[in-house]
Amino acid sequence: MTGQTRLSWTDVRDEIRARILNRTYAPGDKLPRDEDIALELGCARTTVHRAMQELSQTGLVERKRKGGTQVKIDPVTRATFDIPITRCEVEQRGSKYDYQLISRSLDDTPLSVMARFGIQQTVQMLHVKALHLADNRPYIFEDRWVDTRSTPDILNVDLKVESANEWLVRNKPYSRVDVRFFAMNAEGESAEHLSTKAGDALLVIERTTWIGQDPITSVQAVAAPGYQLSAVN
Amino acid sequence: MTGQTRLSWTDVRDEIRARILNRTYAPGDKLPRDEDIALELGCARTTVHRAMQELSQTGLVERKRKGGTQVKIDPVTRATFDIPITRCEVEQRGSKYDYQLISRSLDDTPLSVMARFGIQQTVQMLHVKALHLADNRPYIFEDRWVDTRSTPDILNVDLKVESANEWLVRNKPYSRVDVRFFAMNAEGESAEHLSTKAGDALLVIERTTWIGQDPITSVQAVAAPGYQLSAVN
DNA sequence: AATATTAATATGTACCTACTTAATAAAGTC
DNA sequence: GACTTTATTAAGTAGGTACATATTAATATT
Repeated sequence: MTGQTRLSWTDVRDEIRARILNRTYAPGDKLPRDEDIALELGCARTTVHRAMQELSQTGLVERKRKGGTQVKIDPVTRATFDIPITRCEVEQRGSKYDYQLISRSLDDTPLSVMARFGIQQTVQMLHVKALHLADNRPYIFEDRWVDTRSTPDILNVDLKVESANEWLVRNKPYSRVDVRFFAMNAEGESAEHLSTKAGDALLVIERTTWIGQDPITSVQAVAAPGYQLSAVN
Repeated sequence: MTGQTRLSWTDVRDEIRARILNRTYAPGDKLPRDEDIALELGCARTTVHRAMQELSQTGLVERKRKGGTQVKIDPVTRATFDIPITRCEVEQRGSKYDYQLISRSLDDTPLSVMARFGIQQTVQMLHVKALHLADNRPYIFEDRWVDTRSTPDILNVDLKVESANEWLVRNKPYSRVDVRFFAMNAEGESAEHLSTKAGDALLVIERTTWIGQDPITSVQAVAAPGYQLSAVN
């Protein structure tokens, strides 16, 4: 007897999603009107609407006023990744976390960093290199630039004790973030600090943040060999 | 005079988010009750609730019945990536798409593939290798296993014409997907097909899908050197 | 026939009411 | 004092009404 309580919007979402997955509604098909689905399932239109909002947001369907709802023709796989504070990530794995400051200096931004921020002129920024360790083994090597115009307080932080990663995420809100992943060969510095041999393939997580139009920080987090990033859910 | 129309739930969401970003509500803080926020902003509780649902889903706040709403202490950066059909991805960049089937055979699953699917016994699966090209240059090399028990129809598809990537996404719904990224060094086959030299760092996108408990397909998509994956938004 | 106007339609949204559920605090019982 | 029971609280949800908005279709106008 599943004659339980009435349908919640999550139930409706799951039902519609199931129908899309089993091709009751195939890619490109037009779905019935919200009102008709509501009638069929025995719930209110608002409930169907809430379900559809979710499906639309996750890219499974497309909705247009008056035009109705359509199953996306080329469904994209949408994957979400959580990028936590490195310390939390390490501790979550049940490993001991350690942190070492490698260098800290005020340098002129190179072209590559200017490009990441989308700025035209060279400016001086705080350039920080640091190593995160898990169980005494190198875990992530980070090469970071911090804009001291938007974030002057960083200059008073003792980065030997608290990582810029942690301090920034806790103390500096951002309004925009760009995240990208790519692979690079270990060389010189990264190979040395990650205790790996030059040439090894390493995963790089590059994050750049702004507050309004102003750059905050841009970091390349180079993970030790074998690092895998897996999607939530 | 912005005395425009009344607040929509997206306005409320943006307002609350702004307050979190500017530390009106700091990490760890408890927010006022939905009802009080509604009162303050001059809208209904349902409107605040809808806004909070979104903020909760994106990981900015945590909500508990009776416990109220709290700003997350360690905010994680949450990044979403769209992984489209490779053809669409190439065409979106304005490049010419081409596709080559490299090999197609029924092979016993190696341990690594069994691990990805979470199965214990070796079975025969369709093993497909193929190359996607953009403007006549290698773009992605894919090494794919397809379970012919859940997906027998794949055996009748002419994979010289239509890529397994495309056929599967269009014709085979899945209920669960695992996505992970990592870096690997080009070697033998991947180096050859991607026309790069052995040792180059390559980004690998590994996707495994199931329908219910049954494996469908697992693919390692090895991208050509220089490939970057960037988050939407 | 081409254009402008109007009507119809399906989704988008807000608000209010009523009720449910989970977590916490308070009161009562042994 | 330790335990159980009860009440309270704040989020979670559904439903209905009313109206807004965008898009298409139908109609009228030139």
